[in-house]
Amino acid sequence: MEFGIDGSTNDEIEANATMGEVSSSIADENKTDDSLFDLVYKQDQDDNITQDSSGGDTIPSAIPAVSVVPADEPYVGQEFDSEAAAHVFYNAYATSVGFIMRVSKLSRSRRDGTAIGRSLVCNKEGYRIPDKREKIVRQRTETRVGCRAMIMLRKVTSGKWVVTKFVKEHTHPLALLPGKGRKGFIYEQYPNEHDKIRELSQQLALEKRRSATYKRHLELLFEHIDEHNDSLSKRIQHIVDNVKEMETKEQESHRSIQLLTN
DNA sequence: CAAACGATAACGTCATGGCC
DNA sequence: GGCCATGACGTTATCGTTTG
Repeated sequence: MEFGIDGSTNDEIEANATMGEVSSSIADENKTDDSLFDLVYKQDQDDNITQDSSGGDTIPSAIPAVSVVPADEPYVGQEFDSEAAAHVFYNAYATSVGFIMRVSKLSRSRRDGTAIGRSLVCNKEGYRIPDKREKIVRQRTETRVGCRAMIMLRKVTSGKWVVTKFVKEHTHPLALLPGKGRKGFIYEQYPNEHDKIRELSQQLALEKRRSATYKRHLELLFEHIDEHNDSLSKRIQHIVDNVKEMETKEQESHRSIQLLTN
Protein backbone atom coordinates (compact mmCIF):
# COMPACT_ATOMS: atom_id res chain seq x y z
CA MET A 1 0.00 0.00 0.00
CA GLU A 2 1.24 3.43 -0.80
CA PHE A 3 0.11 6.83 0.37
CA GLY A 4 0.91 10.14 -1.18
CA ILE A 5 0.65 13.75 -0.20
CA ASP A 6 0.45 16.33 -2.95
CA GLY A 7 1.36 19.97 -2.48
CA SER A 8 4.50 21.34 -0.99
CA THR A 9 3.20 23.52 1.82
CA ASN A 10 2.07 22.37 5.21
CA ASP A 11 -1.11 24.36 4.82
CA GLU A 12 -2.23 22.35 1.89
CA ILE A 13 -1.21 18.82 2.38
CA GLU A 14 -3.49 16.46 0.62
CA ALA A 15 -3.51 12.83 1.43
CA ASN A 16 -4.22 10.60 -1.49
CA ALA A 17 -4.78 6.96 -1.10
CA THR A 18 -3.41 5.45 -4.26
CA MET A 19 -5.87 2.64 -3.84
CA GLY A 20 -8.10 5.21 -5.37
CA GLU A 21 -10.95 5.75 -2.97
CA VAL A 22 -10.36 8.89 -1.01
CA SER A 23 -8.49 12.12 -0.86
CA SER A 24 -8.78 14.77 1.79
CA SER A 25 -7.21 17.99 2.99
CA ILE A 26 -5.43 17.99 6.32
CA ALA A 27 -5.60 21.72 6.58
CA ASP A 28 -9.35 21.90 6.33
CA GLU A 29 -10.17 23.64 9.57
CA ASN A 30 -13.68 22.33 9.60
CA LYS A 31 -12.46 18.79 9.99
CA THR A 32 -10.86 17.21 12.98
CA ASP A 33 -7.93 14.88 12.63
CA ASP A 34 -10.22 12.03 13.44
CA SER A 35 -12.60 12.89 10.69
CA LEU A 36 -9.75 13.06 8.25
CA PHE A 37 -8.52 9.69 9.27
CA ASP A 38 -11.99 8.31 9.19
CA LEU A 39 -12.33 9.55 5.65
CA VAL A 40 -9.08 8.08 4.51
CA TYR A 41 -9.03 4.82 6.36
CA LYS A 42 -12.55 3.98 7.30
CA GLN A 43 -12.95 1.34 4.66
CA ASP A 44 -9.66 -0.35 5.44
CA GLN A 45 -10.22 -0.36 9.17
CA ASP A 46 -13.68 -1.80 8.93
CA ASP A 47 -12.42 -4.53 6.67
CA ASN A 48 -9.57 -5.34 9.00
CA ILE A 49 -11.65 -5.43 12.13
CA THR A 50 -13.96 -7.86 10.47
CA GLN A 51 -11.06 -10.02 9.49
CA ASP A 52 -9.38 -9.87 12.88
CA SER A 53 -12.39 -10.57 14.97
CA SER A 54 -14.04 -13.12 12.76
CA GLY A 55 -11.44 -15.77 13.22
CA GLY A 56 -11.35 -15.59 16.97
CA ASP A 57 -7.67 -16.44 16.98
CA THR A 58 -5.23 -14.28 18.85
CA ILE A 59 -3.21 -11.74 16.92
CA PRO A 60 0.30 -12.99 16.18
CA SER A 61 2.74 -11.55 18.65
CA ALA A 62 5.28 -10.72 15.99
CA ILE A 63 4.72 -10.06 12.35
CA PRO A 64 7.33 -11.08 9.82
CA ALA A 65 9.10 -8.28 8.05
CA VAL A 66 7.16 -8.83 4.86
CA SER A 67 3.97 -10.77 5.10
CA VAL A 68 0.28 -10.52 4.56
CA VAL A 69 -0.77 -7.83 6.99
CA PRO A 70 -3.91 -5.79 7.48
CA ALA A 71 -4.08 -2.90 5.03
CA ASP A 72 -3.92 -0.21 7.72
CA GLU A 73 -1.05 -1.72 9.66
CA PRO A 74 2.46 -0.54 8.88
CA TYR A 75 4.95 -3.02 7.49
CA VAL A 76 8.62 -2.90 6.70
CA GLY A 77 9.10 -1.72 3.17
CA GLN A 78 5.93 0.34 3.06
CA GLU A 79 6.43 3.50 1.00
CA PHE A 80 5.08 7.01 1.41
CA ASP A 81 5.43 9.94 -0.92
CA SER A 82 6.37 12.20 1.96
CA GLU A 83 7.10 12.24 5.64
CA ALA A 84 3.74 13.93 6.26
CA ALA A 85 1.95 11.08 4.53
CA ALA A 86 3.66 8.65 6.88
CA HIS A 87 2.59 10.80 9.84
CA VAL A 88 -1.02 10.75 8.67
CA PHE A 89 -0.96 7.01 8.14
CA TYR A 90 0.64 6.10 11.46
CA ASN A 91 -1.55 8.54 13.34
CA ALA A 92 -4.60 6.89 11.82
CA TYR A 93 -3.23 3.49 12.73
CA ALA A 94 -2.56 4.67 16.29
CA THR A 95 -6.08 6.02 16.58
CA SER A 96 -7.62 2.82 15.28
CA VAL A 97 -5.57 0.61 17.58
CA GLY A 98 -5.86 2.80 20.66
CA PHE A 99 -2.71 4.73 21.38
CA ILE A 100 -1.36 8.20 20.71
CA MET A 101 1.36 8.81 18.18
CA ARG A 102 4.30 10.99 19.10
CA VAL A 103 6.80 12.33 16.63
CA SER A 104 10.23 11.37 17.83
CA LYS A 105 13.73 11.36 16.44
CA LEU A 106 14.70 13.18 13.30
CA SER A 107 17.83 12.16 11.48
CA ARG A 108 19.55 14.70 9.28
CA SER A 109 22.19 14.23 6.68
CA ARG A 110 25.57 15.32 7.89
CA ARG A 111 26.29 16.60 4.41
CA ASP A 112 23.45 19.01 3.74
CA GLY A 113 21.34 18.85 6.87
CA THR A 114 18.23 17.59 5.13
CA ALA A 115 15.88 15.22 6.91
CA ILE A 116 16.66 11.62 6.06
CA GLY A 117 15.06 9.69 8.88
CA ARG A 118 12.20 9.93 11.29
CA SER A 119 10.87 7.88 14.18
CA LEU A 120 7.18 7.88 15.04
CA VAL A 121 6.59 6.36 18.45
CA CYS A 122 3.89 5.60 20.98
CA ASN A 123 3.41 8.51 23.36
CA LYS A 124 4.39 6.18 26.20
CA GLU A 125 7.74 5.54 24.57
CA GLY A 126 10.83 5.71 26.75
CA TYR A 127 11.04 6.90 30.31
CA ARG A 128 10.81 10.37 31.72
CA ILE A 129 13.97 11.71 33.28
CA PRO A 130 13.55 12.40 37.01
CA ASP A 131 13.15 16.10 37.72
CA LYS A 132 16.20 17.36 39.55
CA ARG A 133 14.54 20.51 40.83
CA GLU A 134 14.23 20.70 44.61
CA LYS A 135 10.64 21.83 44.90
CA ILE A 136 7.93 20.19 42.82
CA VAL A 137 4.50 21.52 43.65
CA ARG A 138 2.54 19.22 41.38
CA GLN A 139 3.74 15.72 40.82
CA ARG A 140 3.36 14.86 37.17
CA THR A 141 1.68 11.64 36.29
CA GLU A 142 3.79 8.95 34.69
CA THR A 143 3.23 9.06 30.94
CA ARG A 144 6.30 7.22 29.77
CA VAL A 145 6.33 3.53 30.54
CA GLY A 146 9.09 2.38 28.24
CA CYS A 147 6.81 1.36 25.41
CA ARG A 148 8.76 0.35 22.32
CA ALA A 149 5.99 0.53 19.75
CA MET A 150 7.18 2.64 16.84
CA ILE A 151 7.90 2.88 13.15
CA MET A 152 11.15 4.08 11.69
CA LEU A 153 11.16 5.86 8.36
CA ARG A 154 14.02 6.51 6.04
CA LYS A 155 14.13 8.66 2.96
CA VAL A 156 15.40 6.72 -0.03
CA THR A 157 17.10 8.08 -3.12
CA SER A 158 13.84 8.20 -5.03
CA GLY A 159 12.64 10.76 -2.49
CA LYS A 160 10.08 8.42 -0.98
CA TRP A 161 9.92 7.54 2.69
CA VAL A 162 10.15 3.85 3.50
CA VAL A 163 9.30 2.04 6.72
CA THR A 164 12.55 0.41 7.85
CA LYS A 165 11.38 -0.80 11.23
CA PHE A 166 8.01 -1.54 12.75
CA VAL A 167 7.49 -2.46 16.39
CA LYS A 168 3.89 -3.41 16.98
CA GLU A 169 3.90 -4.54 20.60
CA HIS A 170 3.07 -2.12 23.39
CA THR A 171 4.14 -2.58 26.99
CA HIS A 172 0.91 -1.12 28.32
CA PRO A 173 -2.83 -1.56 27.81
CA LEU A 174 -4.23 0.31 24.86
CA ALA A 175 -7.00 2.83 25.28
CA LEU A 176 -10.52 1.72 24.73
CA LEU A 177 -11.85 3.45 21.67
CA PRO A 178 -15.39 3.62 20.43
CA GLY A 179 -16.11 1.95 17.16
CA LYS A 180 -17.31 -1.18 15.55
CA GLY A 181 -15.41 -4.20 16.66
CA ARG A 182 -12.52 -2.37 18.23
CA LYS A 183 -13.27 -3.51 21.76
CA GLY A 184 -12.93 -7.10 20.77
CA PHE A 185 -9.85 -6.33 18.78
CA ILE A 186 -8.14 -4.73 21.75
CA TYR A 187 -9.35 -7.38 24.16
CA GLU A 188 -7.81 -10.05 21.96
CA GLN A 189 -4.52 -8.25 21.98
CA TYR A 190 -4.54 -7.90 25.74
CA PRO A 191 -6.59 -10.75 27.23
CA ASN A 192 -5.17 -10.20 30.71
CA GLU A 193 -6.46 -6.64 30.73
CA HIS A 194 -9.95 -7.60 29.63
CA ASP A 195 -11.54 -7.62 33.09
CA LYS A 196 -9.81 -4.47 34.22
CA ILE A 197 -10.82 -2.56 31.10
CA ARG A 198 -14.40 -3.73 31.49
CA GLU A 199 -14.43 -2.74 35.16
CA LEU A 200 -13.04 0.71 34.39
CA SER A 201 -15.52 1.13 31.55
CA GLN A 202 -18.39 0.30 33.89
CA GLN A 203 -17.08 2.79 36.44
CA LEU A 204 -16.76 5.41 33.73
CA ALA A 205 -20.34 4.81 32.58
CA LEU A 206 -21.58 5.02 36.17
CA GLU A 207 -19.74 8.29 36.77
CA LYS A 208 -21.11 9.70 33.52
CA ARG A 209 -24.66 8.85 34.57
CA ARG A 210 -24.03 10.35 37.98
CA SER A 211 -22.64 13.57 36.57
CA ALA A 212 -25.60 13.81 34.19
CA THR A 213 -27.97 13.49 37.15
CA TYR A 214 -26.09 16.18 39.07
CA LYS A 215 -26.19 18.38 36.02
CA ARG A 216 -29.96 17.98 35.74
CA HIS A 217 -30.33 18.80 39.45
CA LEU A 218 -28.21 21.89 39.07
CA GLU A 219 -30.20 23.01 36.05
CA LEU A 220 -33.46 22.57 37.97
CA LEU A 221 -31.98 24.46 40.89
CA PHE A 222 -30.95 27.32 38.64
CA GLU A 223 -34.41 27.38 37.08
CA HIS A 224 -35.94 27.49 40.52
CA ILE A 225 -33.63 30.33 41.53
CA ASP A 226 -34.56 32.23 38.37
CA GLU A 227 -38.25 31.79 39.05
CA HIS A 228 -37.75 32.91 42.63
CA ASN A 229 -35.83 35.95 41.42
CA ASP A 230 -38.62 36.84 39.00
CA SER A 231 -41.20 36.46 41.74
CA LEU A 232 -39.18 38.64 44.10
CA SER A 233 -38.67 41.25 41.40
CA LYS A 234 -42.39 41.40 40.74
CA ARG A 235 -43.13 41.71 44.43
CA ILE A 236 -40.56 44.47 44.85
CA GLN A 237 -41.93 46.27 41.81
CA HIS A 238 -45.43 45.93 43.21
CA ILE A 239 -44.28 47.40 46.53
CA VAL A 240 -42.50 50.26 44.77
CA ASP A 241 -45.64 50.99 42.72
CA ASN A 242 -47.75 50.97 45.82
CA VAL A 243 -45.38 53.31 47.64
CA LYS A 244 -45.38 55.68 44.67
CA GLU A 245 -49.15 55.58 44.50
CA MET A 246 -49.38 56.31 48.22
CA GLU A 247 -46.94 59.19 47.88
CA THR A 248 -48.95 60.63 45.01
CA LYS A 249 -52.16 60.38 46.97
CA GLU A 250 -50.51 61.90 49.99
CA GLN A 251 -49.22 64.82 47.93
CA GLU A 252 -52.65 65.36 46.37
CA SER A 253 -54.36 65.33 49.75
CA HIS A 254 -51.74 67.70 51.08
CA ARG A 255 -52.45 70.15 48.25
CA SER A 256 -56.20 69.89 48.87
CA ILE A 257 -55.74 70.72 52.51
CA GLN A 258 -53.58 73.72 51.61
CA LEU A 259 -56.21 74.99 49.17
CA LEU A 260 -58.90 74.65 51.79
CA THR A 261 -56.93 76.51 54.43
CA ASN A 262 -56.16 79.32 52.01
C1' DC B 1 41.75 -0.30 5.74
C1' DA B 2 40.31 4.15 7.02
C1' DA B 3 36.96 7.61 6.50
C1' DA B 4 32.29 8.61 5.91
C1' DC B 5 27.88 7.60 7.00
C1' DG B 6 23.88 5.45 9.35
C1' DA B 7 21.50 3.45 13.53
C1' DT B 8 20.56 3.81 18.10
C1' DA B 9 20.29 5.28 22.90
C1' DA B 10 20.65 8.55 26.55
C1' DC B 11 20.14 12.91 27.96
C1' DG B 12 19.19 17.76 27.72
C1' DT B 13 16.89 22.09 26.08
C1' DC B 14 13.20 24.69 24.31
C1' DA B 15 8.41 25.90 23.06
C1' DT B 16 3.71 25.68 23.97
C1' DG B 17 -0.43 25.40 26.33
C1' DG B 18 -2.98 24.55 30.52
C1' DC B 19 -3.60 24.92 35.41
C1' DC B 20 -3.46 27.20 39.84
C1' DG C 1 1.91 35.39 35.85
C1' DG C 2 4.47 31.56 37.35
C1' DC C 3 4.74 26.81 37.35
C1' DC C 4 3.97 22.46 35.36
C1' DA C 5 3.14 18.80 31.71
C1' DT C 6 4.22 17.49 27.43
C1' DG C 7 6.03 17.11 22.83
C1' DA C 8 9.68 18.12 19.56
C1' DC C 9 14.11 17.92 18.58
C1' DG C 10 19.19 18.72 19.27
C1' DT C 11 23.64 16.88 21.04
C1' DT C 12 26.74 13.38 22.06
C1' DA C 13 28.62 8.83 22.16
C1' DT C 14 29.11 4.29 20.44
C1' DC C 15 28.97 0.79 17.20
C1' DG C 16 28.02 -1.22 12.64
C1' DT C 17 28.07 -0.73 7.60
C1' DT C 18 29.45 1.08 3.27
C1' DT C 19 32.58 2.96 0.05
C1' DG C 20 36.73 4.60 -2.20
